[in-house]
Amino acid sequence: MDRRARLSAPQRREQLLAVAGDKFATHGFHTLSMESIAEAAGVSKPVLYQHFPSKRALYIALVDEATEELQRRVTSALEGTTDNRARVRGAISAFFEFCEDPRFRLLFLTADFADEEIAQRVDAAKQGVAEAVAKLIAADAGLSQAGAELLATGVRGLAIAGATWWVDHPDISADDAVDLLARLLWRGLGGLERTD
Amino acid sequence: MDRRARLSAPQRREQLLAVAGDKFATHGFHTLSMESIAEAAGVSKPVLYQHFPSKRALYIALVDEATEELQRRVTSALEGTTDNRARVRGAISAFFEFCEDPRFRLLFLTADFADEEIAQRVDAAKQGVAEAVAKLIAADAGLSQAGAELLATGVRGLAIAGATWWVDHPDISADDAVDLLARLLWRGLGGLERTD
DNA sequence: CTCCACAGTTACTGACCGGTAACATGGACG
DNA sequence: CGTCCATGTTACCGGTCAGTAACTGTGGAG
Repeated sequence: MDRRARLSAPQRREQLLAVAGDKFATHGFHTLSMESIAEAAGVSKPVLYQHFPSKRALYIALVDEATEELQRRVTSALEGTTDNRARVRGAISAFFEFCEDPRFRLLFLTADFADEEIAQRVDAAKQGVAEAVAKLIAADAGLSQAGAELLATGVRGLAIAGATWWVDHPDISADDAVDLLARLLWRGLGGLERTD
Repeated sequence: MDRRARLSAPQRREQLLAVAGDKFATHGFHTLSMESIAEAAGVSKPVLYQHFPSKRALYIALVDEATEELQRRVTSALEGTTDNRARVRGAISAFFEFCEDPRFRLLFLTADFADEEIAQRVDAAKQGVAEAVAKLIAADAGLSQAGAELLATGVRGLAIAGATWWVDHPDISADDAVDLLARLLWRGLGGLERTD
């Protein structure tokens, strides 16, 4: 993208969102200055403020965008089939695909949980995913709402941790990794034990 | 603790660590000023700098303390028995107990992953736990080192997510929650399905 | 009693950063 | 070809905060 070009307001807004998303994803909220974002976008600071009223607003816009994207991917994975085993695999796979996206880092790695509002939004996103999973679990196993939510939250945590690990340790293929995790979730660790 | 008391250097150091740990756990790294820590400890700022060369150093000392504590709890849970099913339950239970500790928040909620050094230390801690679990998995199921580590990481993620959820939603007892998660890990989701 | 080592304080600085006011410019359109 | 407005810039402010220099007082050892 040409850094010297004069862009229309919507174009500039999109570009700023993209650049800021990348930067925030790697540097986090506090470590990154508005100046740096502007510089990375080839533009001066006030331009940022023409499109976003504050640093927080910009950041939250990005978080919201990220949560929507995640929500979309996971729900579409869950709705793609009615076979629960396939759903587990699909959902895990969705996380593995999403973790290539800078927005994954934004949500799950560098998000600033010390900030109340940000923490709430990110939590809401995680909660949303967990609830979608919880519904299926509750429907299929005779569990309480709370129990199903707990398990769903655990599943979500496993998926995130697995995907995050895989990003830094691509020792095995994504497919194999997804298979392993899905098998663990479906059959349990007990199923892995050697039956000498 | 009397705020006006003059303390010996080691005592003061311990107190400062405790106070700073609490504060950092709730406010995070960037949101918390050295001034506030000093104030909370009933002392002036330079006293902090008599005991810790910088804010980062103080924070990292706390992170290291937290990782050691976690490591201790998990390994002791794993070594307490040779029955793998009991080990799973014990490890999960260890996380649930640890999550009452402010240091849990420090490590898993408000840790600043944007900071390279901090991220590395926290990751090392998580890695350490995962490796302990991985060893057991690898020994018991015919998996590659990488595969075992991936699964262990997933298990760790599930435990953290479950414990974190439970802190904010104590809708069910800790025992029940641990049981549910342990059962999920051992038997898998498949085992939960209704067999109509 | 005296001295001094160590716990503690006040008051400062230099840097950074979020946010803004005032000014510059380029291009679309009459 | 000139006008006009949205796009963009320079230069600044006010506040916060990590870190420091220089000073104070207190209690225990000799």
